[in-house]
Amino acid sequence: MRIGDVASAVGLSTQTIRFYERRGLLPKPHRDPNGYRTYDPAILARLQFIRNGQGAGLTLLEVAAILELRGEGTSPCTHVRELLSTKLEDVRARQSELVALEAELESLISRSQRLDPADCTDVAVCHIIAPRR
Amino acid sequence: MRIGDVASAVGLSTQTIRFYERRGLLPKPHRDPNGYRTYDPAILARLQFIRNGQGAGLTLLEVAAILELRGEGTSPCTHVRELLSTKLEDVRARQSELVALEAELESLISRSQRLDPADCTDVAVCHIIAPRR
DNA sequence: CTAGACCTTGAACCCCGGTATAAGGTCAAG
DNA sequence: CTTGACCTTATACCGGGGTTCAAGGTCTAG
Repeated sequence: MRIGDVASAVGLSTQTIRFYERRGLLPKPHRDPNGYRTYDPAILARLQFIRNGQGAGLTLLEVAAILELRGEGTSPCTHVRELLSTKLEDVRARQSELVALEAELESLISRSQRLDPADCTDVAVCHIIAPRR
Repeated sequence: MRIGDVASAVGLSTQTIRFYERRGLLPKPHRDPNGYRTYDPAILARLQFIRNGQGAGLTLLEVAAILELRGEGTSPCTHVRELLSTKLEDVRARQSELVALEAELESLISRSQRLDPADCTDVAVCHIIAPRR
């Protein structure tokens, strides 16, 4: 597959794929004699993994590190386990934050349905978004 | 109040307040003859509103839009309710992503613990931490 | 042979939410 | 009159995640 095939298969631009390569998320691909990148279809799963991790708040650098471990299955460095454990803690902490934000939003929405818009004052701007109790 | 008074009253830097002004979140303030910004204490409620909006996960652009509606004399309530509902959906989607990522990380950590840790005592051998290949 | 669709590179640019730096003006106290 | 705290502006920078631009090389169909 050439870069354009990969790009359209995963819904990214060719520039983004080259960008990922520069950032170390993708291995350096084979080059045809003309210099074109040529990919094995396995690259698609890798790109999917990148999207998953990224969508959940990992940086590209972190995704790159995880991909190394996942793909190679080699060198289970203590260092790497620490990285993954730290990330896991981060993910759990972020989950808690989002749960709190969810509750806050639910409360604001619920309040917005009980209040009269006429209560909004210029100073407060909008009664829906108000200081936490 | 001068900008420094406002800044310390709300716990922001003076640069941030000027930044908000440039972004259209704050009205252009009165200027003293010497050019200094002078604020009515009502600015504090507006800054509080901005903080609350950010706390609810709104971007500065979204907060600015609400403030602008208010400034035009429109009650922004309906708009705000829609905005908050959309945010709530975003937050829930992100939570699901994080749960999936948590499982992925747990799996990677578990696998890394089954592999032989003695193989990776040398820092240089740990290809994850090593410079880009 | 030429058009056009693909590919290559490097560099510059964009958004977000600020923060930092530089170079200067103003003002009250000592 | 100087010091120091405040204020002004413009401009650059940060990280994170790309996108766009410019200038070219390559391949395939007609």
